[in-house]
Amino acid sequence: MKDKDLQVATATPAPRTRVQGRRGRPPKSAGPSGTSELILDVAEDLFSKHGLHGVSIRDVANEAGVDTALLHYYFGTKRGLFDAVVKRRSEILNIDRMASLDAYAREAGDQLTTEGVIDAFLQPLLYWGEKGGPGWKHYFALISQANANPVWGGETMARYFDTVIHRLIDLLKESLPGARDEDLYWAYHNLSGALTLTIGETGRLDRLSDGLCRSGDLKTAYTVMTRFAAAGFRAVCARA
Amino acid sequence: MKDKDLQVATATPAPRTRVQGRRGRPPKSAGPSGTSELILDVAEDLFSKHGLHGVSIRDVANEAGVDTALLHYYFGTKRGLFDAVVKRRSEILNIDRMASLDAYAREAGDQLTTEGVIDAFLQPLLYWGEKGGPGWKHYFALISQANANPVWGGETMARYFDTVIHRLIDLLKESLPGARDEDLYWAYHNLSGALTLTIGETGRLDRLSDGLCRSGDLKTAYTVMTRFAAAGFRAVCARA
DNA sequence: GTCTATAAGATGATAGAC
DNA sequence: GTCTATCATCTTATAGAC
Repeated sequence: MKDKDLQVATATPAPRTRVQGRRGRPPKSAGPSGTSELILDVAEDLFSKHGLHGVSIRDVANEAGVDTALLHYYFGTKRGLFDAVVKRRSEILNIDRMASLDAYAREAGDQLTTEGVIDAFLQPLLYWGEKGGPGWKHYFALISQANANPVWGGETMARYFDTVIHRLIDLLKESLPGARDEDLYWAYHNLSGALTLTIGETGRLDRLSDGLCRSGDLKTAYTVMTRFAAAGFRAVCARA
Repeated sequence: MKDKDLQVATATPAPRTRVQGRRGRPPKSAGPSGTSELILDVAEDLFSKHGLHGVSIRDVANEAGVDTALLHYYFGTKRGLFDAVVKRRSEILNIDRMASLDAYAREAGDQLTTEGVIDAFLQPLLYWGEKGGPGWKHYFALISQANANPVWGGETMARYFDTVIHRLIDLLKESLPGARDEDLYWAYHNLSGALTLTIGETGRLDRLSDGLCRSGDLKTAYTVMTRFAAAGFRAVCARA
């Protein structure tokens, strides 16, 4: 890691979701609440760009302006640091997503629509992607790459996200009476792939479309994804 | 890279696609045609599992049963080796995919369907994924991860794959009269994500569905993807 | 909590013999 | 083409001072 393409990750202003507030740590208002949070922000940025093996603890320590020994003091090993980065925001995200799905199910009653369920599932991601600042963008890029990793990606994703995804699939099943479980899972696989690519914001689409579309235009990305996926779910799950 | 989860990548028997034959190197029948091909096979396997930075040239040399100096002799630098791995099969794939799209366009004439175009685009991937052996599976997993990388992924993908994707989008445009370019690109973005996740075969779906669906069931994966994406394209591109 | 110092080993790359 | 030998550097991690 010799690149110098790094602007320090400023902290997230801990906004509330449209669904419910959150607790956890003492709400120290804004800014990295301490050195360990600063280290996490820097590590999150670097890991999201170069992967676990592409970043040394020296890179992180230098960029954070502290010594490597301090990283070991806080997180034990390099892998411990990486795991702490993944864990931090995924806990927030899971609470938000579950709350969003629950709120929609409550409001819609038996009038669930496939679009509505998918929208409720995606809203927290759109929210944090747009309003969470660079830290959340780095986190999403990191998750996007973890999801593509064949060795530890599958296990990591399962550990952190399976619960909320099962809740999603349950609601989708309600919105698609008679759908077979296999079809629901396969259809979700397609949505999951699109979502993974979206949160990565790799700029791939920008280049491909010669600037016509921008990866960073999350509002459009999520609007299109909802429409695309809802039609896809119906088509896949409709077969008698 | 300390893992020992590695079975040596046996070579691909250079099959022909259903669309057209291929040339290139002297068709030395089967097996790694030489030491450099063996090195590429091993590197492909390891890189696909641990990424560029997760594998040392010593790992590759040891697994291939040669000295590290030999890798430098053939490929110059570690990055040169990585690039050679990516390039090798992408050239084959591009020829196949372009030929498949051209053949479909010729056969269908002005009776193009969205399903038909997507199917023609995906067929070569299904073919090599099923019949290409472990080498092709490793290559696909590698591409899947490259596509998720925000630093060099976008550029790498663009360099190797944009031409054939533009051809795909042109044909999709024909099959969807009146579709706006933005909508076509955004819809493709969704298909691209699903495809990326599919070729990765990470086993994520297996765990999520508790064994009901298997990532390695490529026939089903591509069948569902075609149906899902065709409906998605129509829904996204239909808005007046 | 934060630093200095340092151990113990892995890494990419090259020169040169065969 | 393939190997031996080697360099200079970077790596993670720890012990212990402040």
